[in-house]
Amino acid sequence: MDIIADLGTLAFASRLKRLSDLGMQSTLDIYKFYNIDFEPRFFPLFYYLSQKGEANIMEIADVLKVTHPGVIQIAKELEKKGLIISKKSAEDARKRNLRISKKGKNLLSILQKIWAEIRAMNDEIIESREHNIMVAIKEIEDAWSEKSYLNRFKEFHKIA
Amino acid sequence: MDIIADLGTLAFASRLKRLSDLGMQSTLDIYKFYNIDFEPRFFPLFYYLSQKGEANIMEIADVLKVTHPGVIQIAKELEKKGLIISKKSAEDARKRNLRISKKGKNLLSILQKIWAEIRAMNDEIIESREHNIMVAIKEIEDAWSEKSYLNRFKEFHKIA
DNA sequence: CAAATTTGCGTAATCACTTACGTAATTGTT
DNA sequence: AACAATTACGTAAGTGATTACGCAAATTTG
Repeated sequence: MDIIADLGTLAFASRLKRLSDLGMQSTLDIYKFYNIDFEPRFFPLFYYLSQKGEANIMEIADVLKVTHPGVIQIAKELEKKGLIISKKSAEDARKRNLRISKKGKNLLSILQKIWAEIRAMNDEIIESREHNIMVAIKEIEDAWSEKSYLNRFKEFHKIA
Repeated sequence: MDIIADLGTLAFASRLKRLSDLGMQSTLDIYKFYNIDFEPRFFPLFYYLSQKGEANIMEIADVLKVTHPGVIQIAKELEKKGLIISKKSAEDARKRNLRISKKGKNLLSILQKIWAEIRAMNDEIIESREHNIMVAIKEIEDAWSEKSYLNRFKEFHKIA
């Protein structure tokens, strides 16, 4: 018996968290399998830098929708591993720009292959289902951003 | 531009986490709206006790699929608020049984009404969609539990 | 039934984030 | 230009979970 599952939409958030944790762990297992010194939580920042080339702390925080201390912390770890390089911006001395290092680029080319494989497998699992979870997530995201959950709740139950 | 969303199934776990966090926060907003001193993270434990009547630490950890120190911590907070009571088991002196207190039962009757309202609204949002996220989650959970992600990965890519 | 193993619980340390706050650089205002 | 407001970043402290570890009670085993 899975009490969380039995609760239906009431334990919706708990259920999502559980699945997310499992997904993160699974990705870590794959990195370990390939003996790659990389963590799933580095992914969004590292990937963004791979696309953008260079970016400062606040920009990254905004784009990835995390707090700036969070970015600083991950950047510190990536820099310690020699995967990224940071330098004060020439135009604005308050800003610190991050970019992927030579060593980081080497790792990136390996990671890109693995990411492509992961993506292909995920796509296959997900798209073969009748209820596509990526579409479903998008729908919920849209529903919630369109109107805050609390406001929706008030309206739904006709609360003044 | 939402880089996480653009990554498709690659940022699947990040996406789930984001939605989960948002869901938790939204539920908290509703408790606050009703001036109720209760947190979303108490929900699984408190709800389980409301169904089971009495349960020990390890049993709860197993059922809710969290670690036992996690249960201890939440139990400590609920006990401090006077919502639950704990007592050493008579049959097995190693065990500590938890149950909802008188005060907890009063709160429970209020919470149950709110939970029913939340559930009704969630059901309406979710079931009106073409792609039902609860079904989709279940499918992914099943796919992953049937075969570990890493093993599936190895097979998918025909890795020895 | 004594010794070894297992089980249940508690605490400490750690982790990955967040919020809160301070400082320095830039921009806006008059 | 002076001063106020804003912006970018860094650090410290807090949060909510985890892993690691140890002790005591119960159970298994020879």
